[in-house]
Amino acid sequence: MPVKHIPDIVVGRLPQYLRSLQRMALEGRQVTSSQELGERLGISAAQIRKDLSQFGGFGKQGTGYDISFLIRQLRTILNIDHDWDVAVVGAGGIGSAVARYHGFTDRGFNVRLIFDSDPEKVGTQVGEHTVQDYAQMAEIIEQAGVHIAMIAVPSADAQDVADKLVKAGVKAILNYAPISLNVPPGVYVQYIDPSIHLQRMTYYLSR
Amino acid sequence: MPVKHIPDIVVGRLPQYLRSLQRMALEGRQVTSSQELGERLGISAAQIRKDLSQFGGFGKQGTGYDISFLIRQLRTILNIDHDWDVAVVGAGGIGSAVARYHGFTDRGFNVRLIFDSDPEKVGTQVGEHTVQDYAQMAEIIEQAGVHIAMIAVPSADAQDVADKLVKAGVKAILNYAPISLNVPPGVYVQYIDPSIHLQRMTYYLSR
DNA sequence: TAGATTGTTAATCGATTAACAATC
DNA sequence: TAGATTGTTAATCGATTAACAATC
Repeated sequence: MPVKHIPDIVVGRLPQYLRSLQRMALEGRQVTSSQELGERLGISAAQIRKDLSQFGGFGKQGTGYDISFLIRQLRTILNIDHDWDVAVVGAGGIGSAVARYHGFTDRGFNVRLIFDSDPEKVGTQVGEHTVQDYAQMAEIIEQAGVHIAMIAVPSADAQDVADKLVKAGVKAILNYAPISLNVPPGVYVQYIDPSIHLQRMTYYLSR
Repeated sequence: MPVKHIPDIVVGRLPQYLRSLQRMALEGRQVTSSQELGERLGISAAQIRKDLSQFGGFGKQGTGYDISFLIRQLRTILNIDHDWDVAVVGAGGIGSAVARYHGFTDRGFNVRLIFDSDPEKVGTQVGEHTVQDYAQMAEIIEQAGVHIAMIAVPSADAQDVADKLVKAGVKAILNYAPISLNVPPGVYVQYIDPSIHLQRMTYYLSR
């Protein structure tokens, strides 16, 4: 497989392809085409073919793509052919909801740990998990070999949490706090901030 | 103000500028520069100047940008100089967390309504809100003149909810269900799917 | 075979960056 | 004034699309 430099914007589309394909598989479908996939996602067929062909020829001329084969290929490319353990930091509303959420399981992730610094919360149950003390976080995460974490703490604490996570060996952070994080090279951060998405839409709305 | 066609990618950066500026204001800062803003966000100074200048000359040569002035301008551009009422559909983990979240208030949004179809949940309290019956949703939303909604229901129900919302006059949907929605032109959808963000990072991780 | 759809190239389109005159 | 930083232009860079030969 010719591993060139894949543009980040292409990498960002692969999970979308995967999600649609998994949905099709769930619907009992066997085969799809770049055109059909494109219609579902609002992406041009040419773009989907070009993106996929960067990683190899996964389709058949005249036929299209075998859905379960393509799912397997994408899972391998995205490094989710085996599940990742995930830690959640913050057992407030968002952190608890995310820790209880069952939608990660078939997408390559398993929440294993949840931490909070509030003594009232430490020891309580969130879904299947027991909230552990933030003071022990670094040690526990390092010991468990967890490399992915979600931050769901107040903005004021988010950078400190990120620093601790990085020291503990975390390489990927999904940040629910509405603030930009500084991390060293080799550590990846993604952001979820609903207000940003809403503001992106209100631009187009009139009153 | 010369209103050209602004590329969507530019519109998508404006909320990020606004968020950083609001944070700077909170820190007591008065003035900033395209360079400083760029460093905080990982965006080039030239790009920030170019983006902002699409809407007018907001800065002063030699000085930079007045933070609170630029905040006001951006809020006007993004249509959040007045708050928007928001409805939440689904009072499960995510829906409840979002409805209780206080972080929307100073970003231009107020959650006013929350709905669920589960009779066990209807009538219960979620933060300051009473869960209302999904069966009355369309009527209540239309009556209240709410134009923005968040969908936090199982994937299987999300499209039906979206259809009902559109009929009730909703123009902007933030969808937490991991599925693509079909909506008519003039209705905007944004997606929040943590798995997609995580997969985007695992591509770069090795085991 | 005939029809369909891929993989890939070349052309187009759009976004980012570099550079600098204007000016506070 | 001298130093700093904007707004804007032109050049570069990269991404998307159109088109079609290859082929299932």
